Amino acid sequence: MTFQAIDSQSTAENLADQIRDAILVGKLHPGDRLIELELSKSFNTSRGPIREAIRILATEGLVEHRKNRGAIVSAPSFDDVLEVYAMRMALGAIAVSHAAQLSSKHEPDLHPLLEKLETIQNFCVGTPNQMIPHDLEFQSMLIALGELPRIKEIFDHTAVDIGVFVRFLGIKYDDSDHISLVKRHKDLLAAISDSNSDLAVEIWNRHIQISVREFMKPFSDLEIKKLFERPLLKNLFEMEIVQ
Amino acid sequence: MTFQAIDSQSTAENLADQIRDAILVGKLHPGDRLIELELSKSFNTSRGPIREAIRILATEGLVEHRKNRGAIVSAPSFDDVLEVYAMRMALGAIAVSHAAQLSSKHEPDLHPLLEKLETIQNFCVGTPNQMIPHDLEFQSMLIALGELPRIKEIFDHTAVDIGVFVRFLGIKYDDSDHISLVKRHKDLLAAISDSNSDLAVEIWNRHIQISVREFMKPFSDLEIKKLFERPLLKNLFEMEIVQ
DNA sequence: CAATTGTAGATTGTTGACAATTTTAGGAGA
DNA sequence: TCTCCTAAAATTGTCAACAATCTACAATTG
Repeated sequence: MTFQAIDSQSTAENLADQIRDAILVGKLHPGDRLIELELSKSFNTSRGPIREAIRILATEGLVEHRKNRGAIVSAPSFDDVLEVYAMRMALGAIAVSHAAQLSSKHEPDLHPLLEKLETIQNFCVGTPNQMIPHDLEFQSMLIALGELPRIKEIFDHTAVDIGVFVRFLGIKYDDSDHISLVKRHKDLLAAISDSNSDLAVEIWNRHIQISVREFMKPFSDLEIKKLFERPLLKNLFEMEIVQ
Repeated sequence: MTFQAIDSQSTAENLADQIRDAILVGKLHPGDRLIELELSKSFNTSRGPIREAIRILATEGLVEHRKNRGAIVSAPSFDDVLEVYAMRMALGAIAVSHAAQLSSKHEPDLHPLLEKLETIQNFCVGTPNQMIPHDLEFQSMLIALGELPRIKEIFDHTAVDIGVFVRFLGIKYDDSDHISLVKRHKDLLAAISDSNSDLAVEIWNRHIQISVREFMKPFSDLEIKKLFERPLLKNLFEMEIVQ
């Protein structure tokens, strides 16, 4: 029997988690200042650990820190969305392909992923927006299969960004999104365990494209047309989506 | 004329720079412990800023930090080299392509890059290993043209890794490497200012492949054959190199 | 003698006080 | 009224003392 070491995180990391959640949940808004003394009081700790937590969030890009001026919650733009998704597409493709070529090694590791998918499938009917954190966690587990720790870490950072974007831009999913998402993920896992890395990458890229489209929902047709003039967006959709 | 604000860095960042240099220069070896009190004495400061500096280095992957146990200089493996280069290829391709599609905007920005190339060309004759930091800085400036700040930041982190690899694996360049490198970089800049993003990406990828080959020099033919069984390496060289 | 438990020293984690810097607000002069 | 200056308030940066934890090694047990 193995036990999970309690307290494996440092206090600063715990604090960072809580502040991050506050941002993700909307208790803290872009532009808000993070004042060390204030935070240290509300978390009942001293300024030291709070400082560290803020640095962590700063490296994640969640807050902006300027010397002697403190940190403010940063406001992501649509360009940030595009950059983050471009990174996720590129890095995810490497990881997914690597996972496929490694697959013989870890058939068993696929089980928790399938379980996660079940959760998404069953738990989120009717409330498809609740699937976002689950989906992000699924993707994180997926990338972990690639056994590339640096890529995994950066990938997880971008997941936080996406959480912010979803809240900030007010994205709404519906149940059809939800069903197709589960299907795509199942296909992807199948491709990986078949060691079919090309197929895996293809599905992955398509998945990113579809995700980006979600973020374009709030815009009008005219605006979308304008968005497609941006090189990054063009590149993201360069490869044809074969349905 | 714009001036660089003196003191624009925080003390922690300055300390991080100095410790990083100590690692890059070989004063600190992989496995060495970074003891806060010791460092605070030798840098004549208190432990607070030193702690922050260590965290910075930890996010860069230069040191490994374990709770309550302090930080040790990490020892990169060849797998790390491959992962880092895979990231640099993928992220660099995005940035370079983006730069090309933006190029009309910043013709003038190319000047400092060309100057840097001159430096490499003239200054490094006979001592090609001195070109490494210049080359890494050139590449950093190149990626900056892409105007994708997150990618730029990650890219710069990987540059530090490469510095460590070079020292740790004892890579040696010769003058022919040096000449061909300058040529490739010039071609790349030309492609960017021609807005030829496909060509730019192609040259970029080839450049990464050649760089990876440098890291394989110390190995025997048999070892190299074995290395090529690794999926990451195979993928890096998947695209044909057309000379 | 091997395995476990206890203990001292070293090191990291936390805290509150003080210093340095930035921001704010108010007032003097044009 | 507007701009510029100054002083106070707010806030971040730094420090040294203290607390908690880990490491290494000695003591104890079976």
